[in-house]
Amino acid sequence: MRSDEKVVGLDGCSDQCVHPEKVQLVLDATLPVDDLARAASMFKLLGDLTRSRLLFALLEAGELCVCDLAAATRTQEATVSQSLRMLRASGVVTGRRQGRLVFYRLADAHVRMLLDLTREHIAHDATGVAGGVATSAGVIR
Amino acid sequence: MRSDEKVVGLDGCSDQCVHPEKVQLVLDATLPVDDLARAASMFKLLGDLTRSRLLFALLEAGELCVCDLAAATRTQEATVSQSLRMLRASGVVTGRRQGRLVFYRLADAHVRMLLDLTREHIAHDATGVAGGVATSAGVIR
DNA sequence: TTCTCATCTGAGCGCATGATCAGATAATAG
DNA sequence: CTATTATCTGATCATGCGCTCAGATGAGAA
Repeated sequence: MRSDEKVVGLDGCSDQCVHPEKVQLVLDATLPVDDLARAASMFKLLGDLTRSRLLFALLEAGELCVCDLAAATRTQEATVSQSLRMLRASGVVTGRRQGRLVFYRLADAHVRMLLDLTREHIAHDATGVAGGVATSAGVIR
Repeated sequence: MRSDEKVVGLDGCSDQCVHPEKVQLVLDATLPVDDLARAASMFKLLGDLTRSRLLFALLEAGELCVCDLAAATRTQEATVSQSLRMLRASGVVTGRRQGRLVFYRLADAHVRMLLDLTREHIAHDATGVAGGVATSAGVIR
């Protein structure tokens, strides 16, 4: 058999692909772009150090007001408020006003699971996943 | 009167916060900033739509070469290669050269869990998905 | 009421980063 | 050998986005 048989022009695929059946499998099983975008934007929320520290703080303490969050994460209150604005807009956290204070808590079950999973992973596995991984992986050339 | 901003005395007890004991709890239980930064950068990798589509495609197909990934995600090959570079640099995927083709696959167990959890979450909307992962952390007190 | 405190919001600056292009590298075919 | 295919990489450009500042809003205290 020929080493590379390049079947071109699968019905949705204008590009050249080597394994059309696998490509078609992925194209069939792929989630709606809308859902993927939502998941990606949720990951993007967690991708900022300030926000993730706030979320981990909330995961730990359950509920905290803004000034406590600022103290617990060593961040300026304006920055905390700004970050909480985004998190609140995405429904990741909710705020509850009590007098002058506003208490925030995690509101998204999925995010809480992601945070929990990540914390477990960090706690149990000291060898970082994305740090100095020059072990034997990923090197091609 | 008092100084204008809250000076955070981190090592001891910051006295500008409303609930010092909770703040101290968080400060004690907080993961090393290095680990947090690594986790955040991993989430940031997943936070881009192009990269997350690539990763979900790999999650589905197991192993794909660059041109198949480009076809499966309808992305230019240069863009795919560029994204794979970052993913490979962080150890999220690994590449295996076979002739002229380079096959990529997921290489990080944590990321695979995150993707799987997210896919499950998206698939059947927001109910108890994974078992054993969710601990009792984050309980509102 | 007015003052103070906690928090929010809009605007601007500056850095980070993703997509694209063009050239380079690697491996096989002829 | 050269040519072609598959992929990688550096540079450039443009957008995005987080931090900070200054003022605004809301709630209680005097």
